[in-house]
Amino acid sequence: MNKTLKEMDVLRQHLEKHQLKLTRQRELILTAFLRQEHITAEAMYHQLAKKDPHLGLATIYRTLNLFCEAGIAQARHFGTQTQYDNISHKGHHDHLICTGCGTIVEFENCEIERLQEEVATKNGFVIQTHRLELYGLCSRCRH
Amino acid sequence: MNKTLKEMDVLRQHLEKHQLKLTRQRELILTAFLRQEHITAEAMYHQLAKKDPHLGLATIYRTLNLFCEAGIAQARHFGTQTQYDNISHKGHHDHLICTGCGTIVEFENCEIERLQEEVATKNGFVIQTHRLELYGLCSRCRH
DNA sequence: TTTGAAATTGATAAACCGTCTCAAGAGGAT
DNA sequence: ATCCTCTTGAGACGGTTTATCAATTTCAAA
Repeated sequence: MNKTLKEMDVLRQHLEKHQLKLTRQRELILTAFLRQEHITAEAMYHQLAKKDPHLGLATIYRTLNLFCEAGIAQARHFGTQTQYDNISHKGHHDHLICTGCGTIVEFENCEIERLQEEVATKNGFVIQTHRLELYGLCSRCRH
Repeated sequence: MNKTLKEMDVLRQHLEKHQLKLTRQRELILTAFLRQEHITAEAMYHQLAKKDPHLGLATIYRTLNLFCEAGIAQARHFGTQTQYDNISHKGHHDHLICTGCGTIVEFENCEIERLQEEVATKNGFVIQTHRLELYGLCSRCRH
C-alpha cells in the first residue's frame, strides 16, 4: 500500500512541476519532518544518522529548503539557527518570558490570533506562521 | 552638562548592577544606536568608522549584546544577519514579514496590545517589551 | 592624585551555520 | 536497458559572530 499523506502528494506535485525527482532521501526526510512541529537541519541530521549514516547534512538543508518552496515547511531564524516549521501542524504556542529568571510560560489566545489574521488581510498578506513573545517580570521576580 | 537620556540611565544602572564600566566606546555606541530604529553591527561599524577609526567590530557586537541584556535593544535574526532593534525609540511596531520576497510591513494594533496585557496579568507578569512577527506571503508573492 | 585590581578594548584567530562544488550515483521517460 | 538529467555526499568555502589575549582604561580606595 502506498503512502496517502497529503504532504507527500504536495511534494510529488511540486517535483513534477519543476522537473525534479523523487528520491529515497527526499521521502525519508519528509517522513521524519512530518513527525516534528519544528526542527533544525542539524537536529534532523543526527536523528536520521541512525537510519542512514551516509545521509549528508547538505542534503538535509537542500531538502528542507525544497519543502519550503513546496509550501510544506517554513524557515524561521531563531537565535543563531534556522528552524524549519511544519506548516500543517496547528497547535501553536506563544510565549511569556521572564527577563528575571528565564521562566517561559506558554499560552494560546484565539482572540489575538483572530486579530492577527485581520491585520494580515488588511495588508494583503496570508499568514503561514507567527511568533509572539512577551518579555517581562514574573510575580516572584518583582518581589 | 551631563546627558539626561533615559537610556543612558538605564545603561548606567545595568552596568552598576553587574560591576561593569562605563567606557567612551559604550557611550559613543549608545548615542549612535539611539538615532536608529534598527541597525546591524556591520552597518554601525562603518557608520562609526568616521568618528573613531579604531573602534573594533568585536566591540560593536559586544556592546549591542550588552544593550540587549540591559533591555535597550532587541536582537532579531533575519536572513543571514542580526538586526538590533531600538526598543525605546520605537513606538510599538510589530512586523508582517513576507517569506517570499522579504518585505517587512510595520503595523500597530492597540487591541492586540491590550490582549497581551491581559494574558500577562492573568499569569502574574508585568510586560516590559514584546515581539510579534507574522510570517506569510504578500499579495504579489501569491501571484 | 596616585595606585592597583578588575573590566574593556582592538586585532585577529577561530567557530559556526549554511551554501557551493563536483565527481559519482540514481531517477525515470523513452 | 539506455541515456540524459537531476541528486547526492563529502568537503571546501564564505559571511557572520564569538573567543582569545596582551595592552589599555576605568574607578574606587588610599
